[in-house]
Amino acid sequence: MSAVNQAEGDTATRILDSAERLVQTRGFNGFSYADIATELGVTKASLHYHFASKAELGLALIERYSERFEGALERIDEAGGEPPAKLAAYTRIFAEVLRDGRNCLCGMLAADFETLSEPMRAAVVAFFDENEEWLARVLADGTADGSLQPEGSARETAQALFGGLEGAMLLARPYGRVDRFEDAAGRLLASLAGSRAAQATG
Amino acid sequence: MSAVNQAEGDTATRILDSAERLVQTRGFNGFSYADIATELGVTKASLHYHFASKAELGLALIERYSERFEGALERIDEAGGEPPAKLAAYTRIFAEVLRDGRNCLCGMLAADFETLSEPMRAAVVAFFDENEEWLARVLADGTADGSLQPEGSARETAQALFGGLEGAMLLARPYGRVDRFEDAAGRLLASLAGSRAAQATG
DNA sequence: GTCTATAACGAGATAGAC
DNA sequence: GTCTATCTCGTTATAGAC
Repeated sequence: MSAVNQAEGDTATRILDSAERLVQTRGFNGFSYADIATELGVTKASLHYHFASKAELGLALIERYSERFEGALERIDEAGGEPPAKLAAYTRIFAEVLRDGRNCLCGMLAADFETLSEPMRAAVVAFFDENEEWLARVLADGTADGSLQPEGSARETAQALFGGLEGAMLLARPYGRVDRFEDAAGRLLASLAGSRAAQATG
Repeated sequence: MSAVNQAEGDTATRILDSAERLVQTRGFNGFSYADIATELGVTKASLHYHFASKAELGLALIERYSERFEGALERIDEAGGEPPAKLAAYTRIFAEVLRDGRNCLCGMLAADFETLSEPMRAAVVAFFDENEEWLARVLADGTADGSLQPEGSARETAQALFGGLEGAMLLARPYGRVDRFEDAAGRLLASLAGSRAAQATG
């Protein structure tokens, strides 16, 4: 199992796994319950037993994705590397998603935003906020220990970094080139380089 | 009329205007012929007379958008400003689109990419290529006259800049904050600052 | 918890009158 | 060039048997 991608399990989990991949590849309005049912070999009615509506399924999708992401960020923190290494590890999460042929779940949902239910919208924005807060904290730590030298506030830099990564993912898929993302991520991290430590983009 | 947004005209043009706004706000799979027909006060059958299929309509949409964009880029070139001013003018095109509550047409279609027809996919990638080529040319000019100091090749920098702008647009809409885009765009341009000229982010 | 069956509606698309 | 009418299929969702 990868850091944030799918796992095996009971029916509800398998439904989420299938739907997650569909949203990450086709968008929230680019798939139907029939697609999931066919893939899992069950009926649409069975899906509705687990997730009464598509909006409920969508919300569950974002919540699970956010929890997994939070877990991945905690593991990076617990690994205890320096701020530049943490940022490099962060970009590898996205590279892994891309290598699986997918985009960030919430990056896709940002495009579909206007068509989403209110609970889904709030959950998407919460995901972005959590990511930017984590990044801002790492940037602040790096500024304090001299390993990073962001221009401007940590929060502003975190927003620009996160946006840069989401944009690089968005464009990498039409080109079918993960290295397009990796190059852009490497550049973004390099632009934050401090005077004290070397960069690692792995 | 704005640089790249809609205009008035005959029925085909009005269909394109309506569909364009729908794609830019809801995505290609987030609207139907019925939405356009209702907005224009015509029947769906009439739409099919002008654009036989949704894929044909989508292709016409990208082609018109690309032509308008090329026109906007030519006007920037003809205005004869220095490279930093050209980049600032370029970001203002996107800010204008965002202020109208829309995202970049092709940024939205990049998210929907997997669900698009082959001709639409090719047209989306062509749009990206044209933008990156124009940006790379401006970056090369700026490097030559000392007004810009990109790190790495012009082409690589152009890709990162374009991705950064598309990502910033993608995230600005869920937050309903155009200034989120403007801040990110200002940062991106500032990071390219040369030793010779001042920055303008307008 | 999964099934069959079906409702109720919306989608893209076409035929042919005007 | 636009209309009415219709087709066919896909969509979300529900009722009720097993």
